[in-house]
Amino acid sequence: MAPTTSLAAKDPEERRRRILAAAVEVLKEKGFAGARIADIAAMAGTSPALVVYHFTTLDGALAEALGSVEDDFYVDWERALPPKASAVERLRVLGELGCDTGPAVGNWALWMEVWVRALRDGQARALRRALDARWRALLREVIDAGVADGTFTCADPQATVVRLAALMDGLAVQVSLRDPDVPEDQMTRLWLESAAVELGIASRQLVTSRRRTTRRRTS
Amino acid sequence: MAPTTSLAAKDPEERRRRILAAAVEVLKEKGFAGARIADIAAMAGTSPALVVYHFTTLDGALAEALGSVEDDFYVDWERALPPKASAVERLRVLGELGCDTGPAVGNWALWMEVWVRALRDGQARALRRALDARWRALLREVIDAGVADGTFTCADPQATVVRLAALMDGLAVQVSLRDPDVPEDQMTRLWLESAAVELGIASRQLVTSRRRTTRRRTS
DNA sequence: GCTGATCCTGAACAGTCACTCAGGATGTGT
DNA sequence: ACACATCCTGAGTGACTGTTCAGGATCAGC
Repeated sequence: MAPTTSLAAKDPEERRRRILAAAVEVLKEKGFAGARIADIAAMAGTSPALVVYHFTTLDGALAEALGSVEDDFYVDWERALPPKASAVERLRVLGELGCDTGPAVGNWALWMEVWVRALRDGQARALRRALDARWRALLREVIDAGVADGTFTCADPQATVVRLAALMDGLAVQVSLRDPDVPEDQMTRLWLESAAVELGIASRQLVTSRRRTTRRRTS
Repeated sequence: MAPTTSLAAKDPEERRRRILAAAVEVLKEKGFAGARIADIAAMAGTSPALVVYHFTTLDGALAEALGSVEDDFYVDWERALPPKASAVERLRVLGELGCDTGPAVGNWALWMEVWVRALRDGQARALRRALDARWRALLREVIDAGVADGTFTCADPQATVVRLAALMDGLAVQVSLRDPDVPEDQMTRLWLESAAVELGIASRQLVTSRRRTTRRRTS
């Protein structure tokens, strides 16, 4: 259907997607409290009225923007995790994925916004819950696999998962706020060391000095 | 001077303090984004104009409210930490203090608000930095003391402090958001277990089953 | 009891901003 | 060409809310 639309900018669908992307951008820059319809329209290069036309309401636009971010996260995880690698390798990938301090630092800021919004808004709470549960499930899977094949030793996997997930959140806060005591290039190391201790392996196995500057999460 | 002012509600100073307390309350209930001058005035039982009269501006009132919360924190810490107790004992007090899930859960929510605000506001960032630095210094002090007298074993105290502080932040987020995977009555245990591992002691020494429901932080 | 400063208030003012609306442009099917 | 639906916009509009202001109450000093 209508494959001849070569002028991408004029395709309504494309336009809508641009507005959505603009909403994500504005959310990262100004946060929930500071996001304005006018900002989104300006960022997308259209009129404020069009934003409302497509999303009915500002909250609607922001909510759908968050949804798209959620989808991106899942895609990233799926793509980054090698399904047949060793438990140690997959654990390291998880660490680097979560601690991604490349262009994705803005993602953590967005994450913090969601936390605060979730204090009062049910939808945000559900979103956070879903993404967090998914992340913890991923971590749990890797840990269980490692325990099963004998590489990990873990008395209480549930507690370990909760702690490692919480630790990552906490570290991300410090890094996002550019705390001088928590340099961002140390975040991955700090987390992996904790993971090593929790799982009874030598941290040397996890923390490689080879700093390959992986750039994931394009958004 | 003027000790005859028995009608406390009519004393201007007292009135000002009430408004400040109301501002803190509103901040906890509605957050930065939702706090209105009218809310503060209503909570304090006065007119919106009086709020402006005393604090010039809404942001000013909220800022001073945060400052008062900061002061309260310091007072609480000072009061709760027995200066001559053993390192283990003091560490446990720190854990219970930070993980306080009594009436202070609202404090953590406020804390999260500050984080998000600190993403864009310099003053909030400075406040967070100060309080966090102070907290970490406290933790560091206890750890150093324990290492000095041989009860703790810690290769990298700096990293341990950062990790334990971050872990507490992360756990607090889950608890504040009432994550079903992180029941609030487990938070203290989870943190103390990590502390025990980090410092090379048996977690039995830290995690006592005697759940004395300590109620600190009156605010 | 007069005076001046401080404390307090109701009523307006002014700015911001989400959302509406009437109508123009664009494209599609016939 | 024509009709019709979809897409899009500029110009409002109405609600909310921070802040101002003119003046009233209260009180201390004299």
